[in-house]
Amino acid sequence: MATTRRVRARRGEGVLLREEILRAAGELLAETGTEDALTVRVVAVRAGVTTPSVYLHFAGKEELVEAVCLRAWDELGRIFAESRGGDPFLALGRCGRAYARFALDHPAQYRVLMMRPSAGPGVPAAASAAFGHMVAAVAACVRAGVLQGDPETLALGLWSAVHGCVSLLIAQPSFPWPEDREALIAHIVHMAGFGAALQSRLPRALPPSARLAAELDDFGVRLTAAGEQSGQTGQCGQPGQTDSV
Amino acid sequence: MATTRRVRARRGEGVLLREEILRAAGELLAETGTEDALTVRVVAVRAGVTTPSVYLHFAGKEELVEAVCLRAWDELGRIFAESRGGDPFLALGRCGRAYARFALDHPAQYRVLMMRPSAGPGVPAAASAAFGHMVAAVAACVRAGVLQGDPETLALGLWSAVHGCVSLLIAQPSFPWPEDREALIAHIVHMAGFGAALQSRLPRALPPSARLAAELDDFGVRLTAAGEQSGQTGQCGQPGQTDSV
DNA sequence: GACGTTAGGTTAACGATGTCAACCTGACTC
DNA sequence: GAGTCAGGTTGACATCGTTAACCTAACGTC
Repeated sequence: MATTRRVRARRGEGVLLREEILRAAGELLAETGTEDALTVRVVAVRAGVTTPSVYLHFAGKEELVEAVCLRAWDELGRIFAESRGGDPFLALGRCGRAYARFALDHPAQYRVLMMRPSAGPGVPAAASAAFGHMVAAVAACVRAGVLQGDPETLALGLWSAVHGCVSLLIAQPSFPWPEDREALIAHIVHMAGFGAALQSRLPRALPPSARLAAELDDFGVRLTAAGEQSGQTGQCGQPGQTDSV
Repeated sequence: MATTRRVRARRGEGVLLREEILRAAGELLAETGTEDALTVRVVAVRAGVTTPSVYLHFAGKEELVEAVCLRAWDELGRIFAESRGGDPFLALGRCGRAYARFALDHPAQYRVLMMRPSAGPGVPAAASAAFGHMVAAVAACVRAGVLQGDPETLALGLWSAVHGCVSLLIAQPSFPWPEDREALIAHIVHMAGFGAALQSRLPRALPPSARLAAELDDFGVRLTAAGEQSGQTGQCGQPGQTDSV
């Protein structure tokens, strides 16, 4: 297909082609915005090489796509590093919003690495990196006493909330989202952070529904309807709790 | 491929084949667990018909797959209906957990409809149905005074949290999840519900960091480190708030 | 400088997939 | 019984991921 053959790399420099393939695939992904456009043939042509040559450097298409998308993850590490510092709770919020911005800035890569069945049996690098950063930010809050409980469990909650929001934004672009996405994300980060901060302070010994009632009573918050008498705490519920249903 | 031709349906009963194709595809999806196994040819053979016949009833593969997966969504409506009733905040929690259970019970269908770029320009039916149920449960809480604010915005937060958790569970099965998934989901529903309940009660007029500080002060919660003096409220942060970074 | 070795590619082909144009045919209408 | 058309089939096309077999220029060796 190519008019001229590729000038063969010198011995030991075959890795150069790998780099060139990754660059070509990355460009293609950026231009088209979807991984479906990443066919082995097109990538090969773009790298100035024949199709089977791709298999000299990647075991298969899946590995190629994964490698391409993983490149964006370096940026995530940098972003999280920049978000650290200062008040740990504020930093946690910055990390959450930065994570969301990162995902929305690289929707195709995020979709490939986080929203598709992971191929290999090992823990996927992208997910464990993202989660690792989250845990670090949460652990700082725990050390500071802002959050209480297992950092990993807390981080899973925050990660779920932020990932849920951006993954819906990415996968459902035609959903009637509010215009201000930034505000939506801030809202959700706020909700998650606030929920985590207060949830962990519930006295675990109490039965859950009583727990929430007592806690909110301490907080001066009524969970009953505005017009009802507020002396009854038994009618207050807690959404995370398994009850009759 | 089939040894005998299909007995042709009577006039006006061509829809019977559509139903048969959907059934065959549904079985295949249930057996294999992945939509990649849903090839037009295999579905056709299984329905006892030749490949192009599928195109008499579905515009393309995408439409077929979507139709198959949408069948599970009827169950979601039923599940949400069962979760209603009683204390609205408790019901909201039941809905969240039921939603998560539904997603984990139909991972392939959930992945296809919620974790892939939606094809058509119209609002995808699956997402709007799921969100609609969420909004209904939240709106009941708002009417009861348990939650405050825009039901749709609040529902987006809860939906994000639950969807985020289950979509990660589905897409990253090799991640080191805690053994008790049910507990994880309950934790996240709890976090989201608690966060939404308290977040909406923050006096919006105050600048956010002062808001959180004042609110938590009312609640008797210290966001500073355990060892620090607690008179200073200015050092408290709020994760959803945009600040210097 | 000739030689064998081998890394770095190419050529040609396979099987599977989604999709379509053209054709067939039996059920129904009149 | 002729005509029509819904309900399907035949056969084929382009494209995809992947592989086997082959070629050849670069290098170490003598």
